[in-house]
Amino acid sequence: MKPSPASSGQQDDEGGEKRCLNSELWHACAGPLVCLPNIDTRVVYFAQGHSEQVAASTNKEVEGHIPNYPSLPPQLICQLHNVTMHADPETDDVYAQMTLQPLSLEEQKDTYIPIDMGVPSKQPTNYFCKTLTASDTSTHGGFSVPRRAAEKVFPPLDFSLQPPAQELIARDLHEVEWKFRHIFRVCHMLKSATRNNRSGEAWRLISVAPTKVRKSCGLLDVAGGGLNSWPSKVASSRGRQVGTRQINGIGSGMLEGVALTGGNFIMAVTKEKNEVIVDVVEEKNDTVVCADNEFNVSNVGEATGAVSDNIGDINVVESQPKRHLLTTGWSVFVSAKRLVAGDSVLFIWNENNQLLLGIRHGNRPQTVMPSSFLSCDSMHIGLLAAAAHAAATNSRFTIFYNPRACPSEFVIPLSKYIKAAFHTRVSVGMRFRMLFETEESSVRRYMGTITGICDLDPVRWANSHWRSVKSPLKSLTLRIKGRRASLPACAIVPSSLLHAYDVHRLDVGLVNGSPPVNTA
Amino acid sequence: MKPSPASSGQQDDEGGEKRCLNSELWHACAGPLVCLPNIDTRVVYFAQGHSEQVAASTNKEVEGHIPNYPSLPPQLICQLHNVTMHADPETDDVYAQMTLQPLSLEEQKDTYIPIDMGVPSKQPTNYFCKTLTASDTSTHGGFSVPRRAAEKVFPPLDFSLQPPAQELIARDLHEVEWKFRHIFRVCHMLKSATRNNRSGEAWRLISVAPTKVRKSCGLLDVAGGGLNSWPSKVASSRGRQVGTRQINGIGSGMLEGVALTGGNFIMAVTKEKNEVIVDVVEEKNDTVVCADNEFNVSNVGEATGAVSDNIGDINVVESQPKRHLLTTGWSVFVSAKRLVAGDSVLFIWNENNQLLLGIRHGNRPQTVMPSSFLSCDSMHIGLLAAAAHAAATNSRFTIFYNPRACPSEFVIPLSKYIKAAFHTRVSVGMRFRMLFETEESSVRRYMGTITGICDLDPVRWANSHWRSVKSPLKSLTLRIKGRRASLPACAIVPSSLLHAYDVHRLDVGLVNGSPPVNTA
DNA sequence: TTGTTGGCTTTAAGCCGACAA
DNA sequence: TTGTCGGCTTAAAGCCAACAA
Repeated sequence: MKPSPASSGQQDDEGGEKRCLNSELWHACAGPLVCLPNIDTRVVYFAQGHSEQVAASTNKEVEGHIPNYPSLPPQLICQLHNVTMHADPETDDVYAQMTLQPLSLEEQKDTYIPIDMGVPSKQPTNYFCKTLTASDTSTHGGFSVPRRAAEKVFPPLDFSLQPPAQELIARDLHEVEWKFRHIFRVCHMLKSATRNNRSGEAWRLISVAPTKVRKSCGLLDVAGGGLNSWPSKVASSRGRQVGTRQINGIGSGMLEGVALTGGNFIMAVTKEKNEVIVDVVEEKNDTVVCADNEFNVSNVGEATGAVSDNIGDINVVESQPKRHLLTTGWSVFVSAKRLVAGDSVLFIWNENNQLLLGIRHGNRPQTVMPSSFLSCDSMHIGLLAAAAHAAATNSRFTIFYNPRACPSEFVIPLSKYIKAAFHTRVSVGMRFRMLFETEESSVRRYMGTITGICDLDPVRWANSHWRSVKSPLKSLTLRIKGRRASLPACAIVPSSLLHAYDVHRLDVGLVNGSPPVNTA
Repeated sequence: MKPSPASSGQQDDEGGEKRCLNSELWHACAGPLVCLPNIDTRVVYFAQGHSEQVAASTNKEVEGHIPNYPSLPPQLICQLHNVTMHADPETDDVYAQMTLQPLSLEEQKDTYIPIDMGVPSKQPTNYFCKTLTASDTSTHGGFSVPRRAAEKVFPPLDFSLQPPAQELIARDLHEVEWKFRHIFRVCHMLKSATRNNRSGEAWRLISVAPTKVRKSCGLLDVAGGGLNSWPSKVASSRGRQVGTRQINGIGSGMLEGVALTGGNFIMAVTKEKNEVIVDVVEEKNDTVVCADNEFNVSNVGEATGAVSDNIGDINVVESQPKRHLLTTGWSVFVSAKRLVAGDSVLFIWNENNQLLLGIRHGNRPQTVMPSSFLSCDSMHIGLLAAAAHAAATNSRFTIFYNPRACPSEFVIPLSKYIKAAFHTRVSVGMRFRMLFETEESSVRRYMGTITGICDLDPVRWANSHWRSVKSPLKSLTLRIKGRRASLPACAIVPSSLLHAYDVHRLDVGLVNGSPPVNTA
């Protein structure tokens, strides 16, 4: 089963995919806190933040020799002409392309600024996200679907089928279709059995593997089939010669009247506690017949009965728990996307009854090596020079925003910026609220306190609001989630304003409804 | 067998590998025509060419909005402070990193220019390069080593072994070791046999597959083993019941005195042309015994004899041709490097008796998508602004040169540039010589005629020598090699000077020894 | 409820030889 | 000499069930 690429590598001007990506899926992959500014609105562009993204993407800080660009202010007010969503064809990492045009001073004088906080990240309602386990990503098996997730997101199964199964077709960000076999595994078990004639004997039903039957001459080895702890002398109730935990001549019609096939059962019964009687069991209408004994059976399977269980009606074992699984097709997806344990997958059932499929990479160190043709310094210069040139000429320029690689969003709605930077008296000691994204892509809140307000880089970027608010948030993520650092993302008010320690990405909103507490 | 990465992903400042790559292997991968300028010499940097490389790497031309950089001349004379060789960790594509420092006008006045044509591309003497076939890259088999290549490059095999085999350990550009089983396949054949007693009968030796023996009950099916065109009635010379092209009871000692195992042979002999006598053959000291008949055999294998061959000494078939193969380990390498048919591999046996291994990708369309974090326009601006800033401040800047992605080299020794641009009277009608790289990485010559001399981009780059010489070379590569476009590369005089149509990359040298023919 | 493990089946990978270009 | 293919062997992938957390 191979993926069928619908749009194979078609690329447009700036290297993204030709068609617009599914917005719902894009936002689900980006996370619940990522929001994009609206087209044809005014935004603030932080070149510092853009520089941070390049540094994060290349794993390298600037080394100096960066020219100054006097025409480029720390906050560049722009008209946002276009926003398109993209995904890296190699890694599926989501990113957005924005076309910005710096506003002239005259244009900025147009003080009508509609209240616009950007596109709220519409997380889909009918979806689930699961962090992959070692079992999910190993080649040994498939994908274990959390039960509630499967019932909520996947189409209902026809439970009259044995086993209940269907083919799921899910499309990823690149419109590639992936097919999965979805089954609801039912373990056939001997739920209840009634044994009439004998008593005082332990017994066991052993299912016969088809391969053992096919080797239609020789021995049928039942050692390891559940009889290891039983007496070693084995006999057949029908008088056939039986060896030590081996039954000679099983199959090929050698047991009279019984054609043994795969799926049949061997009944083993202890005889006076030092010998085991073995015989073939026939299954007829929920009844198994073993020699002269009948068992009423529903959901026949391997089962055991203790010595004391053998009189009258016996309820042997409970039915095994059922579960939802993706089997065929899953490993192809895992290897194609190079998923490892710790990465996440998310399934969306959208309003058009389509199944969408996205991935999020875990916090493993990205060994991205994107520039074998342009030096990091040149890239840093390039983004600054491009923005400066655009600012000087009021011409358009294009940037990429990679929400999951970028420490903080660096293009934010103008009204959001004005509200946070000017309409809020930010001061030392003030408490604030943060939003975090947990591993399950839900949102958690956290409270912090502002400890300082100053320029992050007073030399190059004087009077910048970029990360001008400081707060010590030591090992914050450890309190949120025990195992690994979560990836907080953007939300109501730009995290650009906060320079917090020990936290990669977070977001700040002043505490709702409570007046700022100023201890300074 | 897994690769053992010696230096796993260690990266230095600009994203390359930490240690210096093997120069010999780097040059072999780059091709015979690629040469690098020497460290601490003067070079000419063509920003136009650098821009072409970015355009080729991103598959996108600049779209305008590129600022002018008056401080950046078309030819920027620089001191070359450093050249390091690198390889893309994902694709193994080779590239070079250079640190350049523009020279001030005063420094340029130092007219002492040593004759320096750059590092001649020292192609290794003991190496071979092979373009992979479909069989080489399929999972069905290994790598067929051309015989002369194996004899020249690989260590000699011990031909006393059966089969002659050794383990080869080759290091790639990243110092990762790859292990391959190298065998010289010897097909065991019945080369000569003497049959004494019978005559007038066709016969055939059939080797017995171990699996057929292991299924130690049932039938041995010899249909398809070479007897399909023989009479269908089969009998055993020892009187055992024999069916239609099946021998009952073979194995398990059922044929007296003969323990049939894998590797034994069945002798089939026609009897009166409508029946086949089948028996087990014992092998003793180069002699096979079949019933009462003896055959003197060397290199026993499957063989056939016609009816007329049966009297006296028989030379039945010629020995099958032998060949060198890489088996175990090869497919791991192919999948790790994502090689496909059309790509090339090259093996070098260097002076330290080490085996080096490099790859070259074929001409398939590179779907590289390197920029999901910086727009192409910003990259173009970045390279220009970085060079312009360095030119204005006489400070160092860093560039990457990717010889196999780049149309022409854009950093060339100053003396080479001066010789080509000023000491040679280039004129319309002049004939010139070009060097091309063929698929087998050898060099071919081609002659051309100059048809024009003018600026390629008179607006932005006036008075530039970059591609100022024009020549119509229609479908040149088709004449060189029939199947696909070859990848010509650099040589004696910079291809930067030539703007040839229909040719991706080529190189120009004025015809040696012959005076330029000027028809203008 | 679900992560992991063992047993067995099925599929793919991989080695050898054959044959033809 | 070497590219490709069929047959057989070996190794990996993959399905089912068991069991425990």
